[in-house]
Formats: sequence, C-alpha cells, structure tokens
Amino acid sequence: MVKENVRENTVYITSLKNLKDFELNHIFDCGQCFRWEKEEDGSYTGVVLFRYNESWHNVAANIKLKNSEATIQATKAIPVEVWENYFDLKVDYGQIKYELRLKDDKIDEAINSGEGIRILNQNKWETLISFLISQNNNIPRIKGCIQALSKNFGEPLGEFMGSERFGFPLPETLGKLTVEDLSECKLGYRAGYIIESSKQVINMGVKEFFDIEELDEMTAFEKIKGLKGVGPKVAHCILLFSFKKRESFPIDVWMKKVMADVYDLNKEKEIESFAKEKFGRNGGIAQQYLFYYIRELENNG
DNA sequence: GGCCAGGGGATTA
DNA sequence: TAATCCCATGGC
Repeated sequence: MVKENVRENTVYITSLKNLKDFELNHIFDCGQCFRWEKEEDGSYTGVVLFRYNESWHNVAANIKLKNSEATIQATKAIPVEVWENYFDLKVDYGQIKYELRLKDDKIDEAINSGEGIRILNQNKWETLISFLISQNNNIPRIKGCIQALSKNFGEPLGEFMGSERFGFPLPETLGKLTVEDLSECKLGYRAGYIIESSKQVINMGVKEFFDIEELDEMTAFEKIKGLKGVGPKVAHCILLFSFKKRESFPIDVWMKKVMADVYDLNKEKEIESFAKEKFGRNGGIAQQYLFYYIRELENNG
C-alpha cells in the first residue's frame, strides 16, 4: 500500500490504498469503538489515541472512503504504518470470512450484513477505560461519558471539522482524580473503577500493561481481569479490541440474543464452548459479524 | 453460586 | 408516572 503524508494547512493527509473488506459504517458501528461519528458526506470524524516510540499521541481525524481508497485528514502527522496497524490492514479478512462462511449458513448470513467489518487495533489504555464505562450501559451513553471525560481531562486539540476536539485523558491524569472530580462525567459507580484501575496501571507501569499483549490468551485474560472493575465480559472486549487476542468472544445481552435466535443457545457456558469449537481462533471476528447482524436486524426490522 | 446494589438516562408501559 | 433496560462487577 503506497502512502504519503502531505502537509496542507496544518492538516496532515494520509491515504490508504487498495483497501479490501473495508466499510466505514461496518467498522465504526459494530460496537468496538466509541469516538467516531458519521458526517453528512458519509465520512467519519473522531479522536484517536496512539502510543508509539514510548509516547502518547492524541489526534483528531477525519476519514473518507472512495472506492478502495481511504483519505485520512489529521491534526498531527501520524506514520502511515501506525494507521495501517490501527485499521488492521495486515490481516486478510477475505480469507477469514471464507473460512467462517464454510462453518454454516447462519454465520454466512451474518457476514453478509457486515462484510466490511475490521477489528481496530485500538490503544490499550483507552480501551480499558472505555470498556470499564461500557458495563451495564448503552452505546449512546458510553459515548457521552467518554466525550465528557475527554473534554474535562483530555488534551485540547483545537477546532477540527467544526468542533473543539479533546484527546483521551492519560493514566497519570485519571489516576490522580477523586470520585467527586468525575461527578460531572456521570459515570455512576464506574468512576471508582476508573480511578482504581488507573492507579493499578501506573503502579505496574504503562509499558508492562501494554506488554500483556505478549502473554498467551489465558494469562493475559487473568492479568486484565485483575484490574478493578474488570470482569470476564469487559476483559474479553479489551483483549479482542486492543490486545489482538482474536479468539476472545465477548458475550453481552446482544450476543445472548443473537445466539439464542440463530443457534438456539441460551446458557452462557453453552455459547462459550460453542463459539470456541465452531469459530476457534476467529471467534472474536465472528462475534463482530454476529453483533452487527443482530443490531441491524433489531434497528431496521 | 445466587442475589442485589451500584448511577443515570432513555424508552416503554 | 412507573417500570424496564442497558456491551457487568463486587461483595456478601
């Protein structure tokens, strides 16, 4: 994929070419991320937190897809490899879909509804906090909480695409807060979890937290679950969406619904072992197709 | 292992 | 106006 960064009125342009299995609606609306919003022209605008070269980079960005080329405008120059990794471009989703479709015609139909899904490689810290907020919560409210958190405690990124943008707050910032400091973010009982988990990440060291990626799935799961407020559901989301553990199969109320409707499975344990056996190492990706499929079905009849 | 409080807001009854 | 629901977890 050829790409170049061109400076243009303090906006940095990156293009990603020859994209396959890539649809913005599917990627940003399959429940994996909370900061991208759709514009009238079909492009998406959001704020992304990266960590590379041992430092944090919060960037406001807009991504527009035309045919098989995506154009990203961003407030900072982010290496194209970093964007490629974010959108998981090294992974051949065509092959994964081919393998999954062979399993049965139910997953085949689910894939048809969200063919352009890709699992983003999101920042591990941001994903931890985002999914702590997600528990027993709905997507519009999760987005509101994260927005409030960023507005109050994140780095101001200036105006971009008609709105003031704010970076995702960093561990040192959140770790120093009290529950009262967070009251206007309306996080409810999750505020305490966020503060405690932030302290735990600071104490273990950001590097060691990120290096959990190197551990095997079971060990990584236990490590993540050791953070305050992280149970099995949230741990699976964090592992899938930011630690590249693609076997992880998060089971929430939507997944319970789709697995009951489609596969007539009603117990969580049954769903778990079924997913492991049926989808194996692609469990997490199958989960995203199923999640998108049931949400589409419920929203559009 | 089962139960229930934890917050807050949108939606439904 | 009241009940229910939401990408759950901790503590008993």
